[in-house]
Amino acid sequence: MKTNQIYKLVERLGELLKVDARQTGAEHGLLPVQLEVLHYLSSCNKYSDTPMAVTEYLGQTKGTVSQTIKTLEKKELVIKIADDHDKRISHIDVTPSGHKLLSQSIPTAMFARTCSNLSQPQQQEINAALQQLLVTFIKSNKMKSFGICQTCKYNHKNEDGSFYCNLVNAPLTDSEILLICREHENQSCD
Amino acid sequence: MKTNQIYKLVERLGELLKVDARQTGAEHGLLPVQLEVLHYLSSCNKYSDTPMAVTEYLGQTKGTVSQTIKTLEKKELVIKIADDHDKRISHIDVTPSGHKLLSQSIPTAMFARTCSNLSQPQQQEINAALQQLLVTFIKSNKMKSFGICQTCKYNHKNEDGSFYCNLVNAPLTDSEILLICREHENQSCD
DNA sequence: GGTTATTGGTTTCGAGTCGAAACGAATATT
DNA sequence: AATATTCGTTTCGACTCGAAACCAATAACC
Repeated sequence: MKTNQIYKLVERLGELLKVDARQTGAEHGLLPVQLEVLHYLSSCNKYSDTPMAVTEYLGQTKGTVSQTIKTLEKKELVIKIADDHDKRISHIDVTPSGHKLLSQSIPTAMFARTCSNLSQPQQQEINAALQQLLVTFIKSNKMKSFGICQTCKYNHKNEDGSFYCNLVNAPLTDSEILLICREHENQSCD
Repeated sequence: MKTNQIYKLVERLGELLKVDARQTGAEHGLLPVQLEVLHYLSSCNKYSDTPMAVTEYLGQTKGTVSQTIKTLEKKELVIKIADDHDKRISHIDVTPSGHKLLSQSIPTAMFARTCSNLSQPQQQEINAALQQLLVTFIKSNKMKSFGICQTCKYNHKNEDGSFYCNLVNAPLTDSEILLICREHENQSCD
């Protein structure tokens, strides 16, 4: 059993990534968590851009998330928009300056350097291994997967090549199926 | 290039591990960072159990680390011992109750569950991939590796099977070569 | 040998995270 | 129409974190 070895590796990798994120975020006056939230918001769909969704994603309390978003709003990296149908809900859009900041920050400099020193097959292997670990982690602990629609069991491919979500009963565009959804469930869920 | 994909995977894995660590630590009244420091201290050698070493390991400032250690000390999970030769330096030993807490906490419940759902070859693959990513990350960014003596270029195996460190000029026991050292440098460093 | 760095560590300060809990408003349920 | 639930904010206290000032011990230098 390699449990302990793998644990240590993931732990250490997480620590180094945090150091990296701290450094990267500091250049724009952001803390690691704020950068993560911004990153999430930039890559999720319209059902998943609410404070509650962020709360589930980060595993924090809604009070904490509320404050994080407030500071992102103050920096004008993000803007809150009230929902049309449910007045309790607000959607959080990333502003152009938010997108600009992200494009300069992610992937981080250290991480980009790392990948540039890995061959294509090596990247392939690492990608597959991480994917497997992540999916197993989520399944084993019955957590929400927060994957993209493309890999979701509710997503259906029509004969004409277009996509349709059987959960919200609405069509999905080619770009939408690459966004993160809070209702995502893996296809191969047995 | 899988840079972005791999980045997202590591980022997400790190987040989930933090959620896990928060939950695990909370059972003993510890925060994630405090648990990490305790874990590090329990697996490093006598040259690496000082506040400064922890500072380098976590990439935080010495002031922050000083406080974290102070709270661990207050909980009697750790004890500070003055160095014999240099009165500025203090060594931090994990107490029996600290070791007990760790054995109950690491690897975390979620992580153990995850690994139990992975076959032996799968674990092997994941272990190798993570190892490669970590080593490349450290090399690419010229960071301290914090590896164990067994894999260090200063470690030398004598003919009788015993070990010797060429940096501090002292023999190493079989159990010592499995501890983390702040002066560690990978053998294959070209 | 005595002055001047340098190093290990602590303390203080201010900004911000974080969970817990109380709260308000909108929507669901009954 | 009354009650419960949900989304979100606010407030509080404990804690992280970096920056900077500070102290004591050691090292470097002349």
